[in-house]
Amino acid sequence: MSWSEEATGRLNEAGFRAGAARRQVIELLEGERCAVTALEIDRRLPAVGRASVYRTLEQLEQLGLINRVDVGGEVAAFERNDPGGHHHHMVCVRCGRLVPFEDPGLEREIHRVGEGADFEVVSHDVLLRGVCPRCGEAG
Amino acid sequence: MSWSEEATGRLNEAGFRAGAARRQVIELLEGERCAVTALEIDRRLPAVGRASVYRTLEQLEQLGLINRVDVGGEVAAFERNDPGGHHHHMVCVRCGRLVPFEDPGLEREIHRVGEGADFEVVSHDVLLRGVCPRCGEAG
DNA sequence: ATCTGTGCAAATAGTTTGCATCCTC
DNA sequence: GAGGATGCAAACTATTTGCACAGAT
Repeated sequence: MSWSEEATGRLNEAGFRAGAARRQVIELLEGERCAVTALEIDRRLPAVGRASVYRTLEQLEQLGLINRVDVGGEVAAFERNDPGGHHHHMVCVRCGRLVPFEDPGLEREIHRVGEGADFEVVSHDVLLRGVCPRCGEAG
Repeated sequence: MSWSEEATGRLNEAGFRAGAARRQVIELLEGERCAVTALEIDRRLPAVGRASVYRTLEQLEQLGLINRVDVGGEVAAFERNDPGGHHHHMVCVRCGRLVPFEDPGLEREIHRVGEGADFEVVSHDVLLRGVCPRCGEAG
């Protein structure tokens, strides 16, 4: 079952009705490998109102179907929560490009830290900032 | 040499003149162990214009004297960049409380990941989300 | 005296809300 | 037919910019 089918199903179960705006947002997210901002979604879906984009993203986030990614505080970006596809991000400080990566060793270490903490940790984020290959060879 | 002295000195070297607004912002940051938002600084320094708060934070960040901390995308928070005091944050998903922690093992692992990456990594952030002890016993 | 730093207020950017209408169930 | 879903526009919040003036060098 694809992520968009999963998402649609869960929205139904949660009592939401089917609507054109939400379907388009979900389809767009289905086609993206990494995070997209709300405004980019709005730009790419001219038929969908901005408010609907934000409302849909909020609903999807609350159902745990997408994750919010913070890469600099300016704007929020969102990406599919792909079960088993847990990953983190590197962001290029020059061009802003966002590149996903996974690392089991890093995950283990983060879980170890979480076990030893006072907090009951439920999720985590790692962000590496640096210069991407493309920008590195140029400058 | 205290952080505020260091900061003032470096601002001088960088060609900035001494001004009351910047001095107050620096003194406030000196007294904080962890991140503070721009609006909180503005609130606590009624004599300082909001624009000056943002301008000072921008200058300090560019000189590497403070670090921006993203804990949820809404607002940006800032804290002193204390040499040797590198740390990360846990944020309580219920009350928003921000608690710093350090972990050498985690740092090692992150550096290892950085070495193996295509990016030339210059900095990193780790954020653990969870329920703090105070909120955990209540709920 | 010069030129930077500052405060105020207006402008901007991202996000949220109110509401009339459309469409699903 | 009833009630949620949507688009538009206005409201709101955080941040940035323009500008006249005060203050540092």
